[in-house]
Amino acid sequence: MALRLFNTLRRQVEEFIPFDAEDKNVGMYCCGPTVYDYGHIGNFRTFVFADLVRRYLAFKGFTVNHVMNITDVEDKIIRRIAESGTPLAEFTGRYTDAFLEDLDILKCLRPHQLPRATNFIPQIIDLIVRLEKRGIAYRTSDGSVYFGIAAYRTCGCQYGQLVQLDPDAQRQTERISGDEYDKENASDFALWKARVSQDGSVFWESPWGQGRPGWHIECSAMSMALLGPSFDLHLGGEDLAFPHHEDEIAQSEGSGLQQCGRPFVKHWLHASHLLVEGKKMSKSLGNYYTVRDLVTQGFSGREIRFLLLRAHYRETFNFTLEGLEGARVALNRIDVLLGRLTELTESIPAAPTDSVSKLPIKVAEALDDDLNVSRAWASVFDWVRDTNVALATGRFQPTDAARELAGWHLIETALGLGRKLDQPTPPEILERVKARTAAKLAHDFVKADLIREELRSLGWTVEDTKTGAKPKRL
RNA sequence: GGCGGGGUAGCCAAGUGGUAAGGCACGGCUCUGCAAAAGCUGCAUCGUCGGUUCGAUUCCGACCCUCGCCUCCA
Repeated sequence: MALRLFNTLRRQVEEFIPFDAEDKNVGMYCCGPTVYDYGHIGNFRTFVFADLVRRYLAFKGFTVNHVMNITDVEDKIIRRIAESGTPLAEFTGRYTDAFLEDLDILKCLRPHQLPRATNFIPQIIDLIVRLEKRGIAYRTSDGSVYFGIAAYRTCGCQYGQLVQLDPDAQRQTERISGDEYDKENASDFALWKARVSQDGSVFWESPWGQGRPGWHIECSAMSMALLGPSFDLHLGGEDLAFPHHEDEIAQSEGSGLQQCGRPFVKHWLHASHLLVEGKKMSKSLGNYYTVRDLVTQGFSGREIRFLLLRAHYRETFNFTLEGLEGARVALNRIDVLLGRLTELTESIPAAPTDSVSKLPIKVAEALDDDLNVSRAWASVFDWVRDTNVALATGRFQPTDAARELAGWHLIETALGLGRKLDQPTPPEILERVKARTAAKLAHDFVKADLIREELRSLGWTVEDTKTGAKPKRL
């Protein structure tokens, strides 16, 4: 089966065929975070989505080179370090570490490469020099360098590949009209920004004097440096389509480094934004969740991941606390089933079998269809129900359990939820559970219920199962 | 104003020209000393109004509502 993905370049679902279709190597770049603060849940929708793409490509037999940039020089960063007096590297290092921790919490595989903008200044400068030589970049009187869209178009290149924007029909804001010194054209953008006093010690030497890179250029420089001038997949949040990605295309294709007939990027994917509690996220509304906020509230990374993966990536999705609670319950059903299957498999060594679980086939069918996760989950829960029914009828043999478990593990490599970790139970809780069991055996239910209440006040509950009473954290 | 997404049960969310997946919540039942957990099970005619069609939630038109981009926000 072929994987089909929506391509923003042509606004349609297309079969995904990498440049290196023969050996199934895939170059994939995802715009990463600007490290000036903790990432919020909206940021991580995109990164979890990128992780799904990467995992699913691997599931399909591709060898993926996953690159994600870390933007560690930028206006907001400069403002923050000026306020706090922290050195740039220390400040951005702190939030980079936090970002990577959050990725781990959400069970995202670390990108194979995590280039930082400040480590690629020479490549950035080279690229700007090249654009300048080709007449597509121009200097302004303050020592900045801009990308000239008009000149770019004269070269036969197309500006406006990802979005159709009619410059004359655009809203003229004060920002555009009053800003940016002597740009030739309102939509030209900075490649290199001349040093200003507010930049403090954040600057690099360049052929145009001291300054720092513009925002878009780092992604062009780093992606081409690590994946070549033409690569397969580029992803990011929908807001980045314009101007960021459009400008990346312009800078990269303006460099003329691509082989004749090859684009900078073959396939563009954009993840839609999230609403949180039905509203756009904002600090004043109190719905601005970071991963660590949610963890503090007792939600696990896999619950958050599961919820983020419930809806199709091109759908604006409403992320709610109620949804997270639901995610917990739904995941528990899967966990319980997996526990049953594991138990059955372990009871008798399962003989090898030729039969194959239908689960991965159904899930792959759904994911092949532009990563239709909703359909994939429907298959998973159909499987949960059907397997439970089979288990209840007693027809299920250890080989059947082994088969279904193998099916789950196969598709799990793409979904990346992992298994629930059993937390150790404190001895004083275990003691009370034992005391309650003793009371129950003595038919002293009043005492048993009293102990249960006591446990509840300690944040624990107890569940009576066939294999004995099990303590559980509330 | 320009461009692009959406409006499907209490909530989240798939989908199709022939009478609508899945999850959560809720109800019933099973299990349980009682619970909990789990299991089984029940629960919608698809924003409004027109049109095309034997038949539309799915196609076309209009309208209403909502979200995003057009401003270095995923």
